[in-house]
Amino acid sequence: MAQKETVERILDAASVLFAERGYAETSLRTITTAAGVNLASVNYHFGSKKALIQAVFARTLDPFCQQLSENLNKLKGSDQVEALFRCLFSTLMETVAAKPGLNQAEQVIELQRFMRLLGMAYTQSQGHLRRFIVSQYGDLYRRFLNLLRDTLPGINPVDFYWQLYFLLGATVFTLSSIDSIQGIIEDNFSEHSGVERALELLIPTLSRMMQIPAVDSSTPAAD
Amino acid sequence: MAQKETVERILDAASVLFAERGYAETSLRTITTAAGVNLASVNYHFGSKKALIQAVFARTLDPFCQQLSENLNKLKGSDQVEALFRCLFSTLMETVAAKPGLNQAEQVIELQRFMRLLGMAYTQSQGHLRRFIVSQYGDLYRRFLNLLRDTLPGINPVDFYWQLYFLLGATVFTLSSIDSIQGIIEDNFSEHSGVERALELLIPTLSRMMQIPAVDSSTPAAD
DNA sequence: GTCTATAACGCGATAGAC
DNA sequence: GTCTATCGCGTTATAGAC
Repeated sequence: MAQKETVERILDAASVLFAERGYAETSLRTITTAAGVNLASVNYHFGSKKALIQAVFARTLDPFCQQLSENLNKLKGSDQVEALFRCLFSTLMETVAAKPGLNQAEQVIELQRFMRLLGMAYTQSQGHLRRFIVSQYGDLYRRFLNLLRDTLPGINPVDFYWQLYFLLGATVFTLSSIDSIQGIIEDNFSEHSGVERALELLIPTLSRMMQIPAVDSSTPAAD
Repeated sequence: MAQKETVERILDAASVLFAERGYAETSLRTITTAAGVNLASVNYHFGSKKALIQAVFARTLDPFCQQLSENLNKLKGSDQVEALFRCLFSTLMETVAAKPGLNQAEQVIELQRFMRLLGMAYTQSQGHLRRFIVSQYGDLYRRFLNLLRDTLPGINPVDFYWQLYFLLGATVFTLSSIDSIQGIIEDNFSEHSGVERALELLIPTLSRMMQIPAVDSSTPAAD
């Protein structure tokens, strides 16, 4: 039974290595060696390196999106910005980080790994991966966006988009680097600061970001 | 005289291609072909691919950091968060974007290119580049950080670091994707939304982000 | 299904003529 | 300072024995 799990071994090794080095910088040789499987097995089981990259993503994103969809259903009626973010991040924690048998430090690493993979899907030139994500998960993304917009009834729709990207960048960047930020903080202040602290700070900060104070006079709103 | 500029031609082509595809994904063959110079000339003029990557960075960061240092001197005495961000971004615009002979659309591309290069220096596994940047420009970075912290006297130092990364992510991510965000906005709202709009939105948003409302009761402060 | 061996190719870097 | 030619290596992918 130590053999049947070849596919899982490859996925495990690949997600770790992709997150550490990026997609282009990680060779199939490195992955198969780390996984303790044969070099040829990636092409046998997945067909190509690109298909492996997509499979790594789907393994995490499928359960996350399914759970998020359910959690959003329960939320219906609520109109708090913070509640939406809280729903998003708690889904992230329960599906991505809180895998059985992981202690808290390992959960952080798991979360960070996924955020790095996600960030690099946009940062690196992996057009096939962006297309894959949009085609597979675009509906849920748009649904979340609409819910978020509905909680901010007075917002200028164009400003909303800009704010949205501010928000996205803050989240992905921070959660991607969470262990190095923790390290800097511990070095400088001899104080541990965990993910839960970061998220408890991030959620109100994102909510504060989205609150546009007053319409700036210079650009009249479109009608 | 069309020859002496080989070094410049290489730097121009390299910064465009690195920003588009990343460092690992861009070969010297691609760069030299785009630049219309010989394959061997990169190794002749720069010594190695790594040295070329660093040179691409230095060409933009040197003037930016020098100008920022001067602009911060003029600012001394002011204690507004917004003034600091405004100084940072106006320096960015005047040294990175506003090169002679560029129209506004070209300036956006120039700015975006630099932000992408900067983001990828951290995202991709380019340890030599991070070390280069820290060693060359670390002093100014720390100086800016201290000024920023001084404008927020009541802030919890640990929270300050987390907020700082939220801020960094929002900025780099947004300015890296500025043309695609503009494209989405124009498709959906038939309304042009330029960088100046994004920056006018970003500056108060970042300032708002940094303002911690009140200490949350649940986590007692370390003494 | 898994292995070894290798094909087919692209890479960074360099030697040496000009 | 610029060229051609090529070395040496690492890559993805595949063919074929087991």
